[in-house]
Amino acid sequence: MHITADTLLNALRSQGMRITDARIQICEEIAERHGEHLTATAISETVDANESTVYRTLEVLEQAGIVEHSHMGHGPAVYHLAEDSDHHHLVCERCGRAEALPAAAYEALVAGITAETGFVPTSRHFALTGLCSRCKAENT
Amino acid sequence: MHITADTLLNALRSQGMRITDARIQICEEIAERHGEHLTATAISETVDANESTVYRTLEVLEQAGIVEHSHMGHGPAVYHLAEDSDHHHLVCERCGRAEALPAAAYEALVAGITAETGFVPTSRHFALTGLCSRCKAENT
DNA sequence: GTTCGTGCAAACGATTTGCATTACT
DNA sequence: AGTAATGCAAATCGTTTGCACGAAC
Repeated sequence: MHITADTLLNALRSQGMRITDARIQICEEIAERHGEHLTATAISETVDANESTVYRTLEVLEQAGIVEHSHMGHGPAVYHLAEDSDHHHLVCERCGRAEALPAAAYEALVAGITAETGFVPTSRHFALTGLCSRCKAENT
Repeated sequence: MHITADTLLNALRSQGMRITDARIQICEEIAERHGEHLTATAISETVDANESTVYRTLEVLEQAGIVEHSHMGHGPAVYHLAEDSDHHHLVCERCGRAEALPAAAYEALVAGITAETGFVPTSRHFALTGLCSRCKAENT
């Protein structure tokens, strides 16, 4: 079952943060659209809260370890639940769409690196740019 | 031997672009400081050219395939010679040291991604954070 | 009642753009 | 001469911040 807005709100509550209308809506939005790449602007357009409030709330949620953000090429930062598995992204340099890096491929990479160098990757998000299959096909 | 400013300028010339004072200085700067991560602002501070000229020139050089840029977290984009960019790094989050990502591991990753998703990674510069073997050992 | 959270507008850093002037070819 | 490149200032985009007001505790 997916994470609910209440889970997020309880996490805030347990950190002594106040529960407000804006935070409720923002948490609902994040919970409902988990797995998506949400920008602060996108959230502020959907919920009844000022953009700066969205930024501040996202910052709070991030400090609480609930959400994370990453910078993908140009454009705004994208936020997602920290618990979502797809922290690793493939970003198309042509159309800008992002897809998840297959978990198997990532695990193989980590295993290979550790075996060869002893280095243990811990990064929770990174992005690899390239051409998605669709743009690749269009690209004569 | 390192690439020279003339090489860069010739590349521009061969694309029908004009050679100007600003471009000469910018190319010299890039050639001299190759291997470094240069921001547009840093370049404009060193050479006698407006910041927007630097951006425009970098854009031209990028379209010519001579330089590339990447976004590292927050902060400005960094530019470097395309030929310098075939580096994938493992950056230790504890000691800050960077080591090279084994080519075999990277190639396996690319192959795995393409096989599973059709996505073709083209980025030749990305970094994975984690713990290096040394810090891992120290880490109780 | 005391903080904390909010909206608003303004400040901000990085980058882009419109336009008149300058200079390469 | 003709057109591309420049400088400058203003515009833009994403994000942060200062401040006075309203709301959660």
